[in-house]
Amino acid sequence: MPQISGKVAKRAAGRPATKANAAQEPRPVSDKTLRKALGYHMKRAFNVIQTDLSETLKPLGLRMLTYTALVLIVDNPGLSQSQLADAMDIERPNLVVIVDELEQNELILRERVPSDRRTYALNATLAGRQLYERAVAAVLSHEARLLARFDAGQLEATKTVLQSIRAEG
Amino acid sequence: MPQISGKVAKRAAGRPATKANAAQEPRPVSDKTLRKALGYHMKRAFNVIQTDLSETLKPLGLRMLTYTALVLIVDNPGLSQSQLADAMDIERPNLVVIVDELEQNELILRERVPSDRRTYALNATLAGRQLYERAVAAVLSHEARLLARFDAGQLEATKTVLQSIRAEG
DNA sequence: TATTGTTATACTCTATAACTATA
DNA sequence: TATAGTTATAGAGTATAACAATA
Repeated sequence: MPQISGKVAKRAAGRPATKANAAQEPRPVSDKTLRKALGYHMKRAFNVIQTDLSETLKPLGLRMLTYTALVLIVDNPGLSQSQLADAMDIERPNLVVIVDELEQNELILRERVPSDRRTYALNATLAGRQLYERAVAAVLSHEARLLARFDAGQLEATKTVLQSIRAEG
Repeated sequence: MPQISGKVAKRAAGRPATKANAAQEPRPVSDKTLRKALGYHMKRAFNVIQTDLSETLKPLGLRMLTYTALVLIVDNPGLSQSQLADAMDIERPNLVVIVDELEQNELILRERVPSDRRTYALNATLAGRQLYERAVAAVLSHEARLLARFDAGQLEATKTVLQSIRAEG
């Protein structure tokens, strides 16, 4: 699986479980112990977000990783692959194919830096910047729809906690 | 990478960036656009939680997936592999190796169900139940340490949001 | 026919080691 | 030596297709 599940809700679907079939109906599996950990809820929620994100990006020809890389390149023109790998928290070797893909789709350019001919300066093309606009808008609007039912205070607290967990480690 | 990064903080390490070196110091990469999405914060935070969880489980001989499966088996004695796969939201073929691993470590038993000889009833052994106790305690105490600096209200709001995202999809 | 568990296979993401070309 | 980018490779997680045994 592309780490992002394209899986659809084939969940238990909450069968009515009338008295008639109660006997042979398997009881739903309890995850009460797992639920005690916030990390469990985070994994489950992230799966949902990730699936939604992937489906949002697919029609634009992007994956989560190429989306992230494109956004960082547009926002930080001229950065190097090492800097980008560092920002994305992945190893340099794994970034190569991501940058290759963006370059092949003519969304970015690798340009040699005259002052240090080892490094590439990464810059988005016009097409890359245009796709960036569309992709960012799509991602934010999809997420907004997913989070519509929460109030600002809840979302703010969630963001604070998540950000701070990241910061510490 | 085992999806759980064993990576340590080799992060930018916030160099002082004095006026002297400001010129040749690369500016830190900005992720301001990505930060607008809660999903981005969730991914970053989940990586941290996941790394901590993996390191917590490693000395106990468990991975995240075998831990999850063991907990669900102990909490739901006799469940089938299909039920377990469904609860873990993974495909049945991928559960086989997880159950194999738990069985080889003599933490669980596969027992044929007389009334339906296609299915296995999964049950933990005494060793499995003992490891469950230790693992659950370790996981919860590690997470408590990681979340110590947040107040109950923040954590409650976070849990509410994450749970609800999972529920909807 | 349909379901349970299984095998085989493929794809994505990630990590490490070792290479090259520059510095 | 050390760094930037690359290649090759391996391991973990996940998905689909197809099979045997059983219902």
